Amino acid sequence: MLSKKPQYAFRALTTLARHQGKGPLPISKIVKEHPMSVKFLETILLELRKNDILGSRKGKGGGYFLLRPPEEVSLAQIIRILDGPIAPLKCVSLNFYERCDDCNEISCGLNKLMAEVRDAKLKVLDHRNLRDLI
Amino acid sequence: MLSKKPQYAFRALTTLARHQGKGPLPISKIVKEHPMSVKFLETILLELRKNDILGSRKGKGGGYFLLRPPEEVSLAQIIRILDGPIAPLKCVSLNFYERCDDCNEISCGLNKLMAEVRDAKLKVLDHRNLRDLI
DNA sequence: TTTAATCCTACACGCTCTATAGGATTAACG
DNA sequence: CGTTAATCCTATAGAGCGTGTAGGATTAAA
Repeated sequence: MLSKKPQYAFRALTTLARHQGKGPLPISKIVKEHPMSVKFLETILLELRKNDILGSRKGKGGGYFLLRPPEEVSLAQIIRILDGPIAPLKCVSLNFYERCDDCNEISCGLNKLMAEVRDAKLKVLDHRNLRDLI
Repeated sequence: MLSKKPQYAFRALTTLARHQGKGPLPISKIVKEHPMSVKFLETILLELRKNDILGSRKGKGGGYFLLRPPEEVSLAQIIRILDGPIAPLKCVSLNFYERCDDCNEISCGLNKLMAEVRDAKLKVLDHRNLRDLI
């Protein structure tokens, strides 16, 4: 299950995607369309900015904006930033790999099957993007 | 990410599957093959028994055993029992559905995409079973 | 100078995950 | 019938994480 962070993020990003090219959009405007905690959304958007999904401008008239066109931002990128691994196990994760202490990965059956699950998820999440969300 | 419960469960079930038809297998034997907390595994196997995956026999010579042949026990069944929904969101879950308060499911783009993810996962998890794990 | 925005860091609260504890019950075996 | 070996059951503990909150510091436009 996705946590709240990516869920809220997707709502905000939908709005930002629709507004793309029209300058920065402040949090106050986003929350008007999607009611949620301003402060919580702030930490989420900050995280997305630090990971080069969003840009921002401070001060009056400032706000957030997408750094790339919506079709170049996959759902997988967002989920990885805010929720971590997409794979069901660390030992089959592409971006968060950790060795698993008690299974040998060459012969471990679970390993192989979970890699299949990972690929199945990525087939959707890597190709679907913010444009598809609108 | 899968929690520890299904991970431990899959290890134990692998052993039980290999032992199928040869009578009940006590926890003590399972832990000898897969080192882990006896008491924790006990609660896990109990949960699987209450959900008709395992049978058990008490007393000396007792233990746990699969109620059905390994190829009839899908990974999806185990994960649902021990970890809950396979879908990324409750509002697209087949077995744990809950309405989502702030998106209308007919027009919500995220809803549709997460249903795709759910189906992609199920395509693997519904068809893969304990036999594949061995 | 006022106003409106992001930026930053710390922390609080509750829930869930990961077990652990301690006994009650059951059954085989000599 | 007593010992031994197993499951059964319920409660609870500790840590970590998810979900925010708080309070200001900084920046920039008007």
